[in-house]
Amino acid sequence: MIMIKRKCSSGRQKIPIEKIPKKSHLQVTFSKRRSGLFKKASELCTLCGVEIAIIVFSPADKAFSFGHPEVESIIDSYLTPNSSLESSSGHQLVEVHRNANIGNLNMQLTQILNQLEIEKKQGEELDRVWKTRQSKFWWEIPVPQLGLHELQHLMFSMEELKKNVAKYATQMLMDQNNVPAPVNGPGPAPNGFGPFDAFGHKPPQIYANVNSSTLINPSAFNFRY
Amino acid sequence: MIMIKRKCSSGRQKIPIEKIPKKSHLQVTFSKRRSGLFKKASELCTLCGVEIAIIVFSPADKAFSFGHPEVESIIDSYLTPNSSLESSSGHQLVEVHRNANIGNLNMQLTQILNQLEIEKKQGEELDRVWKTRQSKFWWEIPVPQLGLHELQHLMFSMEELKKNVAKYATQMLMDQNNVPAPVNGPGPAPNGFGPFDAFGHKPPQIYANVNSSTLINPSAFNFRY
DNA sequence: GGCTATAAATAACG
DNA sequence: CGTTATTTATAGCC
Repeated sequence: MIMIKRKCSSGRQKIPIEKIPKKSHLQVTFSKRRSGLFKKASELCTLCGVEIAIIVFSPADKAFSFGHPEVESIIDSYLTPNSSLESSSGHQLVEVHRNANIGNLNMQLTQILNQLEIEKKQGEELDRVWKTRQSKFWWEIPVPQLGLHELQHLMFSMEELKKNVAKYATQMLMDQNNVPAPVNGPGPAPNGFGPFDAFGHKPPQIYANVNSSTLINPSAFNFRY
Repeated sequence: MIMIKRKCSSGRQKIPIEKIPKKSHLQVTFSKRRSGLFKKASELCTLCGVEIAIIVFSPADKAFSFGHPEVESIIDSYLTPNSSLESSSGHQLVEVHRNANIGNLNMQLTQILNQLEIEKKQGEELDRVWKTRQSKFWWEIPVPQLGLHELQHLMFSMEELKKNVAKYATQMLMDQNNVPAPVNGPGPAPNGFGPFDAFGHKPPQIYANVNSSTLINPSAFNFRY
């Protein structure tokens, strides 16, 4: 607009990138910078025609999200990487490593391969108990026949299962990649979940934490390039 | 730094926020702005001590992500909203609406409530067939006893189940919130998954798309405030 | 990938 | 939440 008064503000001051101590100040900064971040994201979407999802938890632990076209679908794409394992670009090192891991797993795999058959049969059995007649496998449960409570129960179950799988997947990779590692038996891994290796994401040694030139402190944030 | 030559660059030019037509140019802009976005995110993390996850799919559909502390755990928190349904701030309207939905569901719910018991029993049965003795419920499957194939199968199953649930959850809400809606039977909903309403996220009329003051074109992006 | 001039974001204040 | 003085991000080049 038009400047009527001059030199009436000290203007923007440089601030160190450290945790802001003053709480009210922090709240203001959070709001402004969150808006800025979302604006930048929207511009990137428009300029480049790409999909972006952002999830931010406020200092008060309230969830803010930005998504184009939709947070959930982007998360879905992220959690379900396109299974074209042989991509064209320079992922060969990744592939080699993954194949190596598979090779190392072969013993275990052979040892329990027959369980897969049992698994399928049990799937069909569960299917039967789930009282549906047309579904062939256990994940095709008759969702329409379930009510809210059932759905919530199912959700919780899946979350638990996911955590379980992630935990043991991490454990398994640790066990075979290093020294036998402090195994706590089948108990909870002491180091949280870890990456969902069994889901095809971030095998520990495959994707390095890349710091984007001099931009960001590499020790504190996780990237995937 | 020190300027040795002056006026040797045209400097930054204003560009319209529209899709960049020139492809090479677009690639450069994407890289630069993605770096900038991630830097902003990291600064917001540090300044305000908050958790952020960003997922970006490049024009070539490659996934880039930023997360502090970790993309997966933040996604987890986002998809599993803290079940303290009675929060302090002004979520009352949300609560009212949610309760209304629950009320509407009550008929269905009562009609099939007994299935919950059956569900539990079947869980235990599945547990038995999964050959574990200490686990009490079906989601506590003995992951350590599974091999890579089994885990991958499990992953796929869960993904299918998730899609299944999301699909029918959307359908269910549509059916009860509006006119009977074009029901395609139990077939795939024509409009993709839709939000995972049954999971406690984004009931259609509850969270409005809020445009952050004049910052972002409100019609194209999805926020949750 | 680096440089520079300029546009845009934002810290401090009202 | 609006203004202003600055810092920061980045478009156009090499």
